[in-house]
Amino acid sequence: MDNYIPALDVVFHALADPTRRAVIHRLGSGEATVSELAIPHNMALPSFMKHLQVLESGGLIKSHKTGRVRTCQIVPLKLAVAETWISKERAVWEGRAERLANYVENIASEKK
Amino acid sequence: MDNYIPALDVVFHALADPTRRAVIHRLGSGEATVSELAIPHNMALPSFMKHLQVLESGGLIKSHKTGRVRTCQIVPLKLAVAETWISKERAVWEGRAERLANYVENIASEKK
DNA sequence: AATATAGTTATCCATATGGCTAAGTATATG
DNA sequence: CATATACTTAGCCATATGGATAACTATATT
Repeated sequence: MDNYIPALDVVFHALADPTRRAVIHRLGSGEATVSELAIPHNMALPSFMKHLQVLESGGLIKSHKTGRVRTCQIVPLKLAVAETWISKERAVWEGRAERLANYVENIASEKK
Repeated sequence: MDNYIPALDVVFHALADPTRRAVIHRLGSGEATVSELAIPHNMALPSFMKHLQVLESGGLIKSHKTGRVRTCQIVPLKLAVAETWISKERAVWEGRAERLANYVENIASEKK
């Protein structure tokens, strides 16, 4: 638990569900109301709302209500944090792979 | 559920836990045995093993047993799939942001 | 004013998750 | 051979998750 980033628990959990990923994807092409977002999902509204709550409390989306309509939009930051974490991890083992490649290369050239 | 990638359910779920992320991080600096991996985690071994099973069944790590010792290593592919998904989503709304910026810019220049 | 619309709240339910202890198996080591 | 080591398996438990229905609130519409 070296450099534990609590936000990642919540972000990765949010992304672990296909309904929620679909919502993120949909919001990529612009704001949408709760009903609009719900349409493609074969699920009762309260069930769907729970997914929106997971996304919003996790900071991946935000929403505002005008009259009786709630409109949602994406919040870029958290996705970026998740991507950065993965990217850094990959950088580490890619670094290792590179060093290993160099090592193999050195062995090879020493044999000449 | 347009372009639903089932692997992502499993990968993001695996990454949603700090213990599992720590294991991924640790394996970034090379192979390790189950006991070695378990040391930093204040948890009974069977509990810890469950995390390894989540990682392995999700394809994020693999392991082989020699004698009574099981050694684990990272499998790059799944992390890459997860990073790619996020990256593509970001590209979409960054594209939008860019178009919006252009639009605003055009409005501004029309005012000249 | 009456009705339709768009969420929201309150429960409920089955299953999954993340932790535990106790006991078992297989391989080293003394 | 006896014992220690390194997992494994089996079961238990509390809480979280993802779904549902029923009833409610607050705005539009007619």
